[in-house]
Amino acid sequence: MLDVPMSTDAERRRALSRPAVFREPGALLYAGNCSDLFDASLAGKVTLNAWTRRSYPGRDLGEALPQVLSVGGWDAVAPQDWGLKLHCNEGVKIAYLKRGSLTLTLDGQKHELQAGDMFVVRPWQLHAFGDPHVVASHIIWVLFDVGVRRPHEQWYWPDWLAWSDRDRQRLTLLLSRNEQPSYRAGRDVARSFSEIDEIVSTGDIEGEETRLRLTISMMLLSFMNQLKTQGTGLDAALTSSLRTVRIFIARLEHALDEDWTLENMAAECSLSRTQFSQHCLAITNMTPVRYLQSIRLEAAKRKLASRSGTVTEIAHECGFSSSQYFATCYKRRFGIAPMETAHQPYTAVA
Amino acid sequence: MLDVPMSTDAERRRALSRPAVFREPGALLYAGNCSDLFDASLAGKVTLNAWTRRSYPGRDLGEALPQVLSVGGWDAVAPQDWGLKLHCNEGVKIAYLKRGSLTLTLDGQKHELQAGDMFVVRPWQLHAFGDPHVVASHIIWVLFDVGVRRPHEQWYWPDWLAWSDRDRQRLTLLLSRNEQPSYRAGRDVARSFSEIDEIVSTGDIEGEETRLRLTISMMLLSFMNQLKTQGTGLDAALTSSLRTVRIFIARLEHALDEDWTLENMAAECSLSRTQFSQHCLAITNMTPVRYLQSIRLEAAKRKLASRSGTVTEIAHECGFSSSQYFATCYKRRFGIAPMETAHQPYTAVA
DNA sequence: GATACGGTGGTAAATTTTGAACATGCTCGA
DNA sequence: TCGAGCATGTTCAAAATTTACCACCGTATC
Repeated sequence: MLDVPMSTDAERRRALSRPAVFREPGALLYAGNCSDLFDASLAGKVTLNAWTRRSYPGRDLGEALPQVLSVGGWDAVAPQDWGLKLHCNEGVKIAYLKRGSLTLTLDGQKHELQAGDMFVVRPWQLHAFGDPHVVASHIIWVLFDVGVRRPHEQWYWPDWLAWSDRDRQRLTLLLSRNEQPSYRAGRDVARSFSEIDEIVSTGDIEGEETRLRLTISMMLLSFMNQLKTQGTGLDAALTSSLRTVRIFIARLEHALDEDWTLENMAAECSLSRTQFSQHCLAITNMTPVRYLQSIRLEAAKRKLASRSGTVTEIAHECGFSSSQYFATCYKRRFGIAPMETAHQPYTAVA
Repeated sequence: MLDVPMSTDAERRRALSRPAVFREPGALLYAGNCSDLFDASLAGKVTLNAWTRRSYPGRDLGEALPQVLSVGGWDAVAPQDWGLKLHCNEGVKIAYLKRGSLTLTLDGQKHELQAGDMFVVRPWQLHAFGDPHVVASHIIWVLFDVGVRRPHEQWYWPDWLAWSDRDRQRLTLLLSRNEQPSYRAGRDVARSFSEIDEIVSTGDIEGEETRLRLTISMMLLSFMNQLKTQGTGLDAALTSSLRTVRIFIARLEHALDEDWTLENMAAECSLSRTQFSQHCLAITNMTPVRYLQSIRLEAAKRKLASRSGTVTEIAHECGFSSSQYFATCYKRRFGIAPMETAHQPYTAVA
């Protein structure tokens, strides 16, 4: 059990002013290893929206939000060809999976997170994202430098949280000994994270610093209250309509040749277009028609590689009414024409 | 136009440490005159939920929330027999009318506020509530001591807002020269005020200080953004269903003898029970059946005083199926039995 | 293949309903 | 007048729909 002594301002300043350590890529506790994510964002495979300092990828925070190392998130609208291998951060990471799904490895244990889950990674705790690659997902995080340069040191929260001392200590206690790998985010936490994401992706650092401060502060408070009152994670039970959509989506790949429209699919689940779209987004991080096309193209690629048949035939089987349009989409997705795939062995998602 | 110079900490401390002035009841700028409200709350006519310091009525804030003179609100579930006469506060009041309606007199001008309106009263600005008495209403406010001991002095906001200097100055500018008497509150402002009310009415000062700080801070930020972007008040246009309920309620007093139930009335407006209840609350600050009974009793009182007829007859005309039950309710509402009123001239609401 | 255009898809916000938990109030009998 | 008891009313959050607007896809045409 970690205790949280009171400390002087001087001690606090000293802790925070020390340089970050363990920064050599070879070291066991190598701090930060986001290069795969960064490269992918440069290549346009994933959208990275983050405000950061030190070596973390994103727009520089400058003087704003002291002690925040990184705030923002990634939005991957398609399966990716990278993952974040085992690594650790010098700060405490508080994160929320807004959409899609994600495999989190923590303390050597794999956990399948779903949209609406949130989790904490403590300073110097080894973790990885992806199995091994990341699938379509939208995740938002805040990474705080709490002055911990070696594991098990004391935590210091930023001044601008404007919290009472008592609440600061409670927060440290709850976070430093959180046992569960993940929690279901409540309404307030979810809203705060979404607002953080919105601020970071649309606002400018100077004009929105106050709002971002308050939103982060509020998120932490809701987060803490949830840990305190809930302790144990809520049932990951799904609402019935979400379950319906989940089942529908699982079956969809066996009925690719039907003449689906958004209207169609929603009606099949007896839901409104909006509701159906939302659930589909939550599950796949793709909008319905986009997801449909994505699995149609995957199926087409598989068929092209595994058996003979004209491109037009296969296009029709997979629900494309025009072989020309099929070729256009195919090329945009995989970079090569359908004809070329027909003569090569099948390889998993590029 | 007021300008907002930068100031030193020393100046700021000096401004805030001066004692409040103009406190003699005779003075033109007599600061604070809430005794009518306080008396009414002691008499149980109105629910007063407020955390305060100095002489303002409510639970003592102690060390918490420096520079807040009063935070909270009143909830009057029936028409009142008091109002707040012309007076002024030494702080800046930011307020929101959650339910019901309210007559605000500001700079000698009367304004009819409706549920969802918000307004600002600057330090030393003369204002009054009620015309002359307050009707059923639920109002929430925050009263800040911004260090203004005489009109036109500089404003200082509390440290715990944790705002950037730039935003503090913008806030002062916008509030100190707000011209409109009232604004329509946006979603965020409304939510923040409701949360403030909830914290003050259910939480304890020690345990909820952090949340209250953040919520007030957030409310101010949303408020400021609305003043900045909106400037001019949004149309007080009502949603069609709210208008429907308004009309229904206006007609209700001419059909008191019908056999109304919640179900009935909602169906008459073709709305769900919930929706109907919400709108009724917003308009009257009373729930449907409670409001119905309130106007039934008013009508009965009027009839009893103005003409002859048995109590039972009048009770039936006003929708009471049992004269015994009528008598019970009548006595609870007015303190006297129906028979007694029958022999006295009619007087307006007690 | 390129291009224009009409319809379909995407999204956010406001509105509304549902449903369950809880409180209260009306009726009836003593 | 006074209590039970059971129906009705109240409240809240979560789910779902509606509405309106914008963007972009996919078809037809060249």
